[in-house]
Amino acid sequence: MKRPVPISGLGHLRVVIDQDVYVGPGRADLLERIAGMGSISAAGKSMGMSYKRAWGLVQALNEGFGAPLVETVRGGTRQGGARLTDLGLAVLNHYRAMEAKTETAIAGDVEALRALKSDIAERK
Amino acid sequence: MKRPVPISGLGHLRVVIDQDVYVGPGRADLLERIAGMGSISAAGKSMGMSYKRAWGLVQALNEGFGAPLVETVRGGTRQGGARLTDLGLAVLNHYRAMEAKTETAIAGDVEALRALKSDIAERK
DNA sequence: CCGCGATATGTTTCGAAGAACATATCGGTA
DNA sequence: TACCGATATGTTCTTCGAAACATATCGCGG
Repeated sequence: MKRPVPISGLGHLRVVIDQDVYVGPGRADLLERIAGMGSISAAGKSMGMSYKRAWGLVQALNEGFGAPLVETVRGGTRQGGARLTDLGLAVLNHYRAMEAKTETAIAGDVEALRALKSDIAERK
Repeated sequence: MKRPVPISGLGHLRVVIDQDVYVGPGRADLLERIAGMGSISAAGKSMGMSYKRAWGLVQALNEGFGAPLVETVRGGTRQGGARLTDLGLAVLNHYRAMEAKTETAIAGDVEALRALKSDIAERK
C-alpha cells in the first residue's frame, strides 16, 4: 500500500482520543462513505481496500470506543448493510469540524512553507 | 514497529508541503534534536532509531525541499556533526507554530470526544 | 600515519501489514 | 428450500519497510 493519500488539503490530522483509539483521515473517510452507501464492503471498495480491511478498521473504532460507531445488519430485505450510530455520526462530525478548524489555523504557515520551497525551485 | 508517537498532545499533525515532501511529528522532533545535539546519529539514537533511519529522514527532507535543512560535516576538529540550516530552522519553527495553533483550535472537540468515551466507559 | 567519531551507503534479514483466497452465517425473497 | 448479497472470520501468501550488519570515507589530533 502506498502512503496516506495526500488529499487536496493542507495536512493530515490524527486525533488521539486515548491509548486505545484514534481518528485519522482514512477512518473518517470510511465512516463517511459507510454513512452514504449503507455498506462496509461498498465503502471499502470505493476507497480501494478489501472488505476485510474496512471491517477491521470499523472493529478498531467500535472496540476502541467501547460502543459501536457502526451498526451492521445481516440478511434482511436489503441483504444486509451497515449504518452509523449516533455515536458514529458524532465522532465523524467532530472530526470534520477539527479538520476545518485546523486548516484555517495553519493556512498561513503552510503558505509560507510552500513559498519557501518555490523560491528554492525557481532559483535552480 | 509501533505506530503512534505517544506525545502528550491531542493529535498528530502532518503538514503536506507538496507531493514530494511533508513534515510530521517524527521529522520535526528529529530536526529539533539535531539542532540541540549537533549530530544526526545522537539525535536518532535518542529517539530509538538507527543512524541509517535518521539519515534517511534527513535525506527525504533535504531532497524534498530541493535544498538542505540539515548541513553535515565529516571529520574535522569535532569529528563531524550536523546542524540546521536557516531553512531547517524555519521549517521547524513553522511546524511548532502550526502544532500549537492546532492544539488550541481543536481542544474543545477533543474534550467532547473524550467525554463521550468516558460516559460509555462509566455506563458499563 | 593511525585512530577516533561521525557521516555516508550497500546488503541482508526479519517481521508486520495488507492482499488474496476460502468459508461460514444470516435472513429475507423467489 | 435454494439463492443472493452482505456481514463475519480464519488462513495463507506477498510485499514493503525497518532493523541489523557491514563497510567506506572524511579529516583533525595525537
